[in-house]
Amino acid sequence: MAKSPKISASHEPGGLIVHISGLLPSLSPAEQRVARLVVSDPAAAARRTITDLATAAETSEATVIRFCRSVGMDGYPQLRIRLAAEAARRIEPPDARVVGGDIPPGADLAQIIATIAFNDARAVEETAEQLDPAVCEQVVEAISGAARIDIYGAGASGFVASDFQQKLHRIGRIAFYFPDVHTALTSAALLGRGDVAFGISHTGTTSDVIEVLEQARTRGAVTVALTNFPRSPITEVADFVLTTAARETTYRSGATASRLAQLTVVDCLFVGVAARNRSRARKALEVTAEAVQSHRVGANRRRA
Amino acid sequence: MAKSPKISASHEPGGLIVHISGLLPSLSPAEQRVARLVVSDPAAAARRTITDLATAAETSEATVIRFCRSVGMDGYPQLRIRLAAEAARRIEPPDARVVGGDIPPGADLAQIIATIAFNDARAVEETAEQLDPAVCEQVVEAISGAARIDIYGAGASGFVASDFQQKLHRIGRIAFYFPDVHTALTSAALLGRGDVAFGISHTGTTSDVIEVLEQARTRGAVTVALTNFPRSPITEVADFVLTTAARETTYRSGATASRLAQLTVVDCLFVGVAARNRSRARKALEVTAEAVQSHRVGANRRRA
DNA sequence: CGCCTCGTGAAAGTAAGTTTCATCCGTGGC
DNA sequence: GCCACGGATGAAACTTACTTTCACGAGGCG
Repeated sequence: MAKSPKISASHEPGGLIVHISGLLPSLSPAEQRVARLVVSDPAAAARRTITDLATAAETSEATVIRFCRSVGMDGYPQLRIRLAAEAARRIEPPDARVVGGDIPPGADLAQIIATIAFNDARAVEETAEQLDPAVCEQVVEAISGAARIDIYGAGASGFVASDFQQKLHRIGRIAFYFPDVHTALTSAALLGRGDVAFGISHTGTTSDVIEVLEQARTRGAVTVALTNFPRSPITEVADFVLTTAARETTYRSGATASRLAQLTVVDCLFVGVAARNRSRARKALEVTAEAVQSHRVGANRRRA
Repeated sequence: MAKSPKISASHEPGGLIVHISGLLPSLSPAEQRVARLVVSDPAAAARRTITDLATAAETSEATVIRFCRSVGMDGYPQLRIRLAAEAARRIEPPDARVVGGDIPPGADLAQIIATIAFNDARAVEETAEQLDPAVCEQVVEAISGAARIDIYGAGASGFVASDFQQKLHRIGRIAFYFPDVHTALTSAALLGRGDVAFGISHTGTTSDVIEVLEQARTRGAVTVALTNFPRSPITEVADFVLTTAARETTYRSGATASRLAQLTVVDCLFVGVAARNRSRARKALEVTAEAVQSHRVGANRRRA
């Protein structure tokens, strides 16, 4: 058991634990006891103090330090940290977030949460991936230059429309949202060249929204559609089509995923528009933020 | 403002960093400096000694310790270890989408989209990770058993409130949302034991919502708060606290990320409630879906 | 204006980590 | 058989890191 100049690996890429168990035989008996403890439960070891670990290995602190040096660490604290990191990393895989699909009938809430979040996040990511920046750019330009922006959406998409309207309004763009079809139609009839009509419909089949867009288009306004289905009817009345990528899961959470995707798109457009005129947008935002300040209670503070 | 056996989160399984940035505003200035250092580079912080970190944050060791306690750790060593673990876990995506932070002034639309989507998706994921299923379960139970559910939210959170109301309504639960404070107060005054009051406020400081929840609570209703900040004032008037985990990016997209996070939580609750009574919920959903059918135009080829 | 509370860092105190050193034990030479 | 010798080990001294205590000062409230 001749021990060579102990400092073997100055760098142990494959993983600290592997590294340690690799040079386990080259360690002195007392150090081996320490090593075995460490290898068998890195996370637990990371939580222990040096005295603790020494006691558990039936040895002294000095030996633990020697062990640290033997495996290439500066000292115990460093080992601890590396162990913690290592442990965290290796818990990851067994986690197995298969969640992709549907929610099983017997699911408990934790599963439900995981599934929904996974789907929601995916919808957002995938939407971003398939969004065409060129089209966005044109839409941003149209909105930036518009004298007026009408935003349409029914039901769930109505929330998004309303959100968009509010966002644009806050940076000083003249935007409207109409919860009611008749009002919307009336408004669309008043649009003209240079205005923008923005219709949101997840399915792309909401007749109300389509009608209104159509009306707007005949009046010369630039029409934009935001839908999940690139070949749905609404795309036929739109100059620009933006799509979300919420895969149809079940009737249940699908709705929310698509909503999130829509909001993300809307946010991108919003930021794009705001970025076109930073100072003005910032100013407007500050002013509006101040406006609600008096409705906030101060002390966001409380300690145990 | 009596505070009672609140059930919120001393529970940060999902992400320590997220947890810390959540209670950032509830920290004292000096502690905030420490928090920011930690959040901005957990791995680096884990390597530092307490004195080091204190110096870097331009404060004393004592403050660092106080910070540790504030975020629920026993002391500095524990924080270090947790941080190391956390950092290790989040290096995971070697994908290197640096995007995490802010949007640079010169960014083109593609960058903007990537950044926003990334932040949005993260907000959703992290929210789900730190959500306490036990608390959700209790909230779901309260909602399921409630004679009536009042949902409050102002401004941006109002959309979420409204969305939630609509969702619950669609599965046959009696839920209300009030865009107007006075109406909300009136309604809250009519609540009683067995009812649920659900308040949404990103900052947790919206006085309107707080007031209404308080009113509801004195009437004996179960109060639930949904906020990004676990120690904000709204949590003091809530029996159950649910938190989102949108880290405050800039004023711009932060708003949407938090919206998405809220929607995700709401969706989880909704599915939880629906799951309690599958058949009835499904039936209700089908009926309501049919109801809007006539407003859809045919030919939409769903995806393959 | 005085009282109180709260945030703060200096300093004292304690615990953790590190080094030193004496001891032990086995080995091999004389 | 005795005596170096060297490596392994733990006790204790030592250093550094961490934690607690306390007093000061700023800001809020009566």
